[in-house]
Amino acid sequence: MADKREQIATVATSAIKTGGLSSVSFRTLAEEVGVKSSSVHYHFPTKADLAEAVVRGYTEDFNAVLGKIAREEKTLRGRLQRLVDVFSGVVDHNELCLCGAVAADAVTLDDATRRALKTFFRVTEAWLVAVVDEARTELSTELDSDDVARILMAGLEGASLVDRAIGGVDHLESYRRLVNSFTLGE
Amino acid sequence: MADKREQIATVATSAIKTGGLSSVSFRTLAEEVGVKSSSVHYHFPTKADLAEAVVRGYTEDFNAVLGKIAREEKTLRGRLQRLVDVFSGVVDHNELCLCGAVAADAVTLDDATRRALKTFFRVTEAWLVAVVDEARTELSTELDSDDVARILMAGLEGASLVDRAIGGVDHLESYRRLVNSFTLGE
DNA sequence: GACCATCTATCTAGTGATAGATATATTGGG
DNA sequence: CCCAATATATCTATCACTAGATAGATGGTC
Repeated sequence: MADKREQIATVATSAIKTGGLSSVSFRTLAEEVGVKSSSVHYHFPTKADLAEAVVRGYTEDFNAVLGKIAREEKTLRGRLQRLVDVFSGVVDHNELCLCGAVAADAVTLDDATRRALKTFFRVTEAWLVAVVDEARTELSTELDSDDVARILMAGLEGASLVDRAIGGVDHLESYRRLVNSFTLGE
Repeated sequence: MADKREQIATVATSAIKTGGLSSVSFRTLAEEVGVKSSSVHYHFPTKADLAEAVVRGYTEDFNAVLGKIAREEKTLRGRLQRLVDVFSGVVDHNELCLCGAVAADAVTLDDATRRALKTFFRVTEAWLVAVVDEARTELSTELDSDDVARILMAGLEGASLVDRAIGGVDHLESYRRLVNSFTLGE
């Protein structure tokens, strides 16, 4: 109840993951939080401000999850499988990765939001590169770590997009097997 | 000038590839074609009708392109690289695969459009499976052809989404190298 | 004369955004 | 310690605009 600004951002994040940026209006957002639309404008003057803030917040949260995965899983395969789990869970709730959803509206974004989006992918792929480089002996592909990171990132975004649209998790499951073919394990 | 219906569908297709379904209105569409919005409604009573028709048309056109690729390229690697080229060309024009763009608005779609979308992915992946199965000796992965098809399809959709949003073609280039690692060739 | 395609005109319901009033802390000076 | 000034957060009310959709008139063609 306390920090209305955060509350608005949280509700907006969840709405965007489900219906994209264009599905979120200041009015519906306000109603869900229990304030008037002008109050939403107070915290986020324009929709661009809201989008940028939400992308930045999501980047932080997502990185906290990546950190947790690295702490809990010790093998490369385990870590990558857990990343697949994250996307799988999102699709189970009929959502997308927030940044994937926002990326779909790329043409309508202002520069600041586009930069924030770029940061999300840069940061997340940097985590993947680090994870792969730390365990080169567990790697069973000739592709370098940059390529592996980009392939998994783009692939998981795309698999979520497609699977949610047509129902099921077939594509994400194929990525699960790709992860296995990229890594050594019993 | 002749077939207005087709002309409307063509303009709508191009607009959706750039800005998504929600960016297309009956008014803007009408203006670009040179008619009134009520005329667009005459050919496509509701937006759902328009969406479904456009997805069906795109599925046909896309399959014509796949047919052309299979006729012109004889190796598995050549064929898959040409598929990457298709997505690369789309991103160069700041567009997405139409069905990827529509998939982003999944929650707002009616059943008929969702089915049409499903058909697109089913048909396209069936082509990929056939192409892979026809050339098993050129394949250098333990993954089966269904997985290869889904990985490439979802991956190319996702790489387009991400690359267009952040600028460049880094992710598509990584998929180019994934195709190389999946296939034998000099 | 019937049919197809297009038009004019309009409806209701939303959009993002702003101005200006109001209430509720928070704070600094005497 | 209290009061006035300030800042913060919310409200009411409204603007100009766009959305999808529909009814009914008009024109051309077979």
